[in-house]
Amino acid sequence: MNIGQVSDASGLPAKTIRYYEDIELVRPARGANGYRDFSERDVHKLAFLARARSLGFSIEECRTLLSLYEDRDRASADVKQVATEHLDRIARKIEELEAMRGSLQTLVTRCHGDDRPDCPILDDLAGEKTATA
Amino acid sequence: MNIGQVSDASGLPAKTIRYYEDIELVRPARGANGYRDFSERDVHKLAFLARARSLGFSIEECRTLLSLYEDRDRASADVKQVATEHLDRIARKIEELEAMRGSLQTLVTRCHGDDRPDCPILDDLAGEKTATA
DNA sequence: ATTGACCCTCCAGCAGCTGGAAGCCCTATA
DNA sequence: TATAGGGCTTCCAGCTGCTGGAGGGTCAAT
Repeated sequence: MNIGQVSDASGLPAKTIRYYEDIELVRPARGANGYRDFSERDVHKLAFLARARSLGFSIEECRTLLSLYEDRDRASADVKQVATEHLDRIARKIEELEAMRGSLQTLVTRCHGDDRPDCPILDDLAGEKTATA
Repeated sequence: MNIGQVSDASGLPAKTIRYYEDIELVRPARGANGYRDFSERDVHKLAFLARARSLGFSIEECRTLLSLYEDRDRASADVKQVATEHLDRIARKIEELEAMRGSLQTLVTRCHGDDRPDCPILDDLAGEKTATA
């Protein structure tokens, strides 16, 4: 299977697939013409990676998950730990973004947004005390 | 004012301040010894940047905000627009992360996490149909 | 004079791709 | 058989926003 078809099948851009080969997440065979020749197994791996990436796992986590996936003697606890840590990171990130959203929302609401220069958003950024009312 | 003091005053690492000079967000003067010599105005700018960055604005947005800040004839509508677009981006990012969290949470809950190999998380990543029950 | 804390520049690297150049290969059609 | 197009190859550079480190100058105090 050529890279273009694999790209279609896995949803990953060809460039990304080459990159994944580069960092040794996948090791496709090569045809006589030098083209990559992907097996079903390779395609399956790439789909696995695409899904894991879409859930936000880092490349290194993907590597770990993939090796656990291929290890018949794995303990599900190991998988769960990777996922749980990632879940915590996501939760922290959401909190961080919600804090930003809160502050920004307040400022945006207070800014009348017309052609005059006075602006609570800039006042806040400049560290000026802003009226709470 | 030397970079170390400015770092303390603005909360930005010295490295970051040098970087900001590099990309021309600030243009401190130079002393005879080659040291950067920051004015009050520079320090103020850097504090502005630190605050804007902490609200998640990109460097280029910061540049825009800074120039609006320094423009006495600005329209607050322009500021508001930058902030509103950023707010939308944050909201979209939060949604994305919440979707990830939702999926992951389900999988983690379903995984018993013991020393046996069967694992709904890996099943999902591998694209296998998982039991909904 | 020496010590130690500060400052300088420049280069490299992080994540995870993505774009582009230069060039080979394969297939179909005229 | 020549040619046109698409797909494939490699390699290098660049994106964001810093951060670390090497190698070296400067300053203030002892």
